[in-house]
Amino acid sequence: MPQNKHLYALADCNNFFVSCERIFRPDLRNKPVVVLSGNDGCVVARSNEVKQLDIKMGVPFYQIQELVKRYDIVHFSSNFALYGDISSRIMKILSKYTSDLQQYSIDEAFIDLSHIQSTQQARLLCLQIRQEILQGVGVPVSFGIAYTKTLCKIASHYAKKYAGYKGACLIDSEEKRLKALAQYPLDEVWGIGRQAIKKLNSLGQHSALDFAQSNPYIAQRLLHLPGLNTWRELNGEDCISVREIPQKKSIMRSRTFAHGVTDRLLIEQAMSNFCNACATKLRQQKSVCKQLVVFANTSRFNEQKGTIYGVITLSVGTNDSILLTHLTLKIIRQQWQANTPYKRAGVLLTDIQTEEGVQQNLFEQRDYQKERNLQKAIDKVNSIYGKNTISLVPQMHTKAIEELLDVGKRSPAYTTSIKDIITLHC
DNA sequence: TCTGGGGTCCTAGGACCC
DNA sequence: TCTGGGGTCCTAGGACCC
Repeated sequence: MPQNKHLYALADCNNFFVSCERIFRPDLRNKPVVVLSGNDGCVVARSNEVKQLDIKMGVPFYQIQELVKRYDIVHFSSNFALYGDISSRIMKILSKYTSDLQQYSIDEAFIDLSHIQSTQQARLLCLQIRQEILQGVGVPVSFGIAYTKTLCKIASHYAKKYAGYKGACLIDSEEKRLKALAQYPLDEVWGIGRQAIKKLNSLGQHSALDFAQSNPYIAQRLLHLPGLNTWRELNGEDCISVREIPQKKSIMRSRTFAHGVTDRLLIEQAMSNFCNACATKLRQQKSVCKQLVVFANTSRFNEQKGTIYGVITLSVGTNDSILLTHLTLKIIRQQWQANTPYKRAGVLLTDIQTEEGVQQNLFEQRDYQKERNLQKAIDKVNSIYGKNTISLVPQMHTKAIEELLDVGKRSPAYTTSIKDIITLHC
């Protein structure tokens, strides 16, 4: 192995949401399955059988109704309680094999395998981890192993595509790198998006190799720093770091409603829920925010336009549900336009800091200790008796939210809710 | 009729300063 | 009439990811 070089493996779950659903529905193996976004709007996960039908990621569900009937495609509303729990089990297994795990998304993580003697041994280790996850959790995982994260992505793609790799593909030589890049479509390269591909195609670049062998100054001029970094990574220079997930820079909760909402009280209730969810998350990670952004919009497909947008910068960082909800409702009431069908709304907390470093404002006459104790008591009750056992007055009950959001085909929360636990009939 | 949600990073441009 | 230049900080918006 070259000195001073890191060797990474990307662990990437196959068709993750679909695989999670199949753990508890083994009858759906080898059958076409999709998982849908909120309001059952778009396809966000597809089984291999569905991919073969040329149904694209992100396509609106109503547009494929005919195919759904013809091929008997099974569909689920998304169930993040389940996916999050399965994800953390997989991450726990991965972390046994490295001191440096960088979780990139709910279904992907990079692990540093520089400590392994040879690249071949690293591949064997990945095959072993793959087997452990398959047996222990029930989700198939593909591994891409290389000296840069962008090349790992490409390797994991080949690991999925060709059965011969058995789930772990290694790019560890110049020869393999060139071969892999030559066969890889440029628009599938990590970091090359829709705008970039237009520019690069017009220069006659179509494969990852075309781009990697092009002039880096042109890459930088057209695609700026992120594009140049992608160019470097394709050429074997390790320069993209992935932030650890727990230290979030912002926390957002937002929803697109099943129908435009003209009732201010309904929006206020939904926003109170968002505030509470964001603030609870802040408290869980022992941090506070100093900025609150509140927004609501009409549909981008609707002629009638309306926008609510407000930013509040706080003099003292907070994670208090009551205060954040109060400020949010104030903005809503100030900017509310009657007879406007708001379709999407949300709350964003930014400027996040750790709880310990909070600077108190000498001129404010508030009893922070009292407020914190009240929140602590509420959190404790909710953690024992279930989410929203105690909620703020404007918050909405779960059932009302589900009506507003239309989440009909969600699978049970098998692993996180005692009432949904699986029953065996012998 | 029906078109997701939650993030990150980077850049351009305005405000402000000396 | 002529109207600098370099620096910092902040924010909005673009692009990208899964």
